[in-house]
Amino acid sequence: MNNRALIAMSGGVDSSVSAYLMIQKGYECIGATMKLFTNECVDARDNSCCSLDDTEDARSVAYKLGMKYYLFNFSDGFKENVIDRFVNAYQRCETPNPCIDCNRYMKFDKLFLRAKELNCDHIVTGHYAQIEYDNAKNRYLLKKAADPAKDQSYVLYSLTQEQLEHTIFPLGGISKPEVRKIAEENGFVNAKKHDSQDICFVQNGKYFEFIESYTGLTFPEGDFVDKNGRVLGKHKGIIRYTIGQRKGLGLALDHPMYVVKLDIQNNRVILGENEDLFSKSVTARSINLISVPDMYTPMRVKAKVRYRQAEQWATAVQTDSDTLQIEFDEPQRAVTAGQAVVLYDGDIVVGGGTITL
RNA sequence: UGGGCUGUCGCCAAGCGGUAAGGCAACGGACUUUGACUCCGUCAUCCCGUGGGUUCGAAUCCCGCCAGCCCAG
Repeated sequence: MNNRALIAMSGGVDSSVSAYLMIQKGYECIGATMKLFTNECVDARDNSCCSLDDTEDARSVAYKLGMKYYLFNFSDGFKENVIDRFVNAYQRCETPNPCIDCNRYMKFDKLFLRAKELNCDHIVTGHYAQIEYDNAKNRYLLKKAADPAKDQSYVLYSLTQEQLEHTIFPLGGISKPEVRKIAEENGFVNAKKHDSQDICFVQNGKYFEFIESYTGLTFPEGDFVDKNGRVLGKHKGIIRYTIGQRKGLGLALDHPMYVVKLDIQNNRVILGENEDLFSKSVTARSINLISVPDMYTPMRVKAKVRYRQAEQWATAVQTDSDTLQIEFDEPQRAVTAGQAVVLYDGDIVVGGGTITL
């Protein structure tokens, strides 16, 4: 492998410091930002991982580091692989995680191929996770970040052996404060920039408004009902709700209520108590396995069904080429279709998939 | 136009003469490369349907009125 690396630079501190660290290590680095959507389609905004204004920051850092820098227009691919999937999932009453799709289809696919075209054998991102080659297993392993507070291995479970072989995460072994310190020492414009959050292509945080304007569809009001079908009130459109949700229901009962189920057939949202939200089994499709070639023999793992959640003990087994069945030791709250379940063996990501119900 | 009950923040609801609990909702913030959850904070400052009265002092007692509900017609 050559020592040329393509650095995916979002404009944030993390990818900027990643670029710096790669140069320190002696790699020949090229900076690249993916233009993922157009101004006409989506307004630029702050605090997202890849808003249009951020390209200025990325360019600034690349210039400061003396790197070549490219801006790639990937808006077509982003629309097809991330936005459309996102919108379609909501229309099926699932709750998608677009960041995972963006990693899977954009950063480690479209951008990965572009790196190859530029004769770069390595692709680098600012993710907090670690990659290691296991000689015994003859496989590349994806592992949690050294800084547990920032670990992002969850959103990377879809990486294949080939992708892992060519990927470098320079931040996997260091903490966020250290990253900010390096950025400050080097005078990066984004040293104090707020961490990214929210969906990058949705302005003002109201994803349901985005979906309505993007599709031109309207999602009509319907009934909030309890488990017995008793009508409790009116909801404002079924795509605005996800399993386990409490806020925004606008219902003043004597105790809090949560979304327990979405009944797309009847355009109803079923509400219940917190206790009604727990379940032990999870089925996952579109799976990807990393630390093992297959899992037809049940395996004890720790697993999580959402990004910010402590891992929980479970037993997982592969039931066909694209399906995993996970049985948790303890019931889990608000297992939601469309989200990802990721399996861990200690610090090692075993694999994961998309939750289906 | 006979009798009974009720009337406190958007909703529910404590309070029973001593100077307005709490829950829900809402709003703001923290957390967060998804949606949620969670956590923190704010939320009736001459006021408790309304007008009088008693009292040092009332949302709390008394009287009138208004509104709603119920039972009788």
